[in-house]
Amino acid sequence: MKHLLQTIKIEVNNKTFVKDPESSDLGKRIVEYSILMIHELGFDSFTFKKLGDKIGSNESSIYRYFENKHKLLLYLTSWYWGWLEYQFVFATNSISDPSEKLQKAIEVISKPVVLDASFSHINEVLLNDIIINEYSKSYLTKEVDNENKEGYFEIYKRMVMRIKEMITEVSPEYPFPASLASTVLEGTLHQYFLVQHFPSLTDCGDEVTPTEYFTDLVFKSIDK
Amino acid sequence: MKHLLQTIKIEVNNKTFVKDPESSDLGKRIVEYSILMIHELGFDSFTFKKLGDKIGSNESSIYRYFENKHKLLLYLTSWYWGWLEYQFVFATNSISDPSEKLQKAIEVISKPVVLDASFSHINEVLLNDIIINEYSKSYLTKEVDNENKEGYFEIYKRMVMRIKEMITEVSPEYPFPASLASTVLEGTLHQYFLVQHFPSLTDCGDEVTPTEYFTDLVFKSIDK
DNA sequence: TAAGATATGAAAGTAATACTATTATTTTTG
DNA sequence: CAAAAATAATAGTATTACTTTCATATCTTA
Repeated sequence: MKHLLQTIKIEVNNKTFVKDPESSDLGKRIVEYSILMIHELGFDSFTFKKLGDKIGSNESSIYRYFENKHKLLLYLTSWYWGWLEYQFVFATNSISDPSEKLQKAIEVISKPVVLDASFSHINEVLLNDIIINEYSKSYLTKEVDNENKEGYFEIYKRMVMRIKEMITEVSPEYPFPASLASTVLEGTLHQYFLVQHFPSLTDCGDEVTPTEYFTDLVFKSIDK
Repeated sequence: MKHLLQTIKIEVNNKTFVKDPESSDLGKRIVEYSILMIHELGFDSFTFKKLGDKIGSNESSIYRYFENKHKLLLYLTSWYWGWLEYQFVFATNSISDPSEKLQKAIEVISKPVVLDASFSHINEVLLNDIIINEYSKSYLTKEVDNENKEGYFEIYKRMVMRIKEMITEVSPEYPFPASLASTVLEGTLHQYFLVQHFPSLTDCGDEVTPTEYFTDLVFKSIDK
């Protein structure tokens, strides 16, 4: 996707980092290689020590950017949702017909991610794969309520609310717009996960796309 | 729920344990208190050391039953799905009308769990809460494909297949029965999670139940 | 009922993790 | 060029996730 503006910065809650990784070369390398390494090793086996070795930097230097790997995950996931939200708003903003708008929204959310050259240190395709495989771990914790209060999940929540509003726009009487919106966002990740690891549990794959499935699901649910 | 048979044993893949915890008193205490402790501390902070201290037993003795805490989680989740499958089959088996049968199935899956006196060492209500908050962690791992091959997720997959078949029974032309079935099973857990931690992202709560939402979702999707 | 087998407990040890602290060195900037 | 800031090197701590060894208790059955 090409951006109209030369420089866009995805705004991430600054409590996720100690020092903004976008502010230095080392910071960007930390982000860049953490994506590669989490993708390769999985979040559980990923450590700051290993990352330090990989980028030829010291463990303690990484701690100057992120308190711990959980916060780094919150940073990466927030960045991802912020990036997706940008595409979402950009793609739907100018559409006036509510149904068409909602259709477009579902498309943006559920279509496969492609590389965005605007952010050279971030591989969005790998990051998307991390979201599919690790996102739940960012909120399935005992600290979720506190972290929610501190705003770590704002962008994700805003995305759900945007979809919810679009649903209500199309069908004001539909009684479950929030649940349906959250089902689409979370369900998309889950369907992609199933394609990768449990293909018998999904119809999505070579012939059917998540976009088709969720478009059908949403419009059948809200059309009377 | 009352069982017709005096003694039912939920069959769990025996690779999840080194020694069947149902076979001894210590084994049952391990299962009983692991549920209490995982519920209390969360899976991430739960350790065999802490469990050993709690039940006045030695860490090394717990290792004689479960290789590690991941395997214990696989045991508990398999047990849960086996237990739910039992209720599922029991409740739907005698219904001949496909729509009514599917309706009942959605109900069993999505209604709140109540204590089952048949298994005195297992608190199903707390276990259900563990499933809501921790189940994803059992498969969001780098080992998922191997563990899938070894059958650790059989019961869960069978549940999805059963729902899928019921959907197809009602509506043979519906093109996404597997995706819809997996959405209901996974989505139910997610909606309950949202009720607990992100109430603004769901319509479920005091007035609306997950059962109502998913019943509406499924039947609108498959009715032409 | 004694002898052997099995289950459990106690204690110690290991490698890795997730940090923190201190000090040294390099880089940036005014 | 000096001071400040950033980064690196090193060492240290508490905890985790085990493994090993050996002791003791209990159960089994000949």
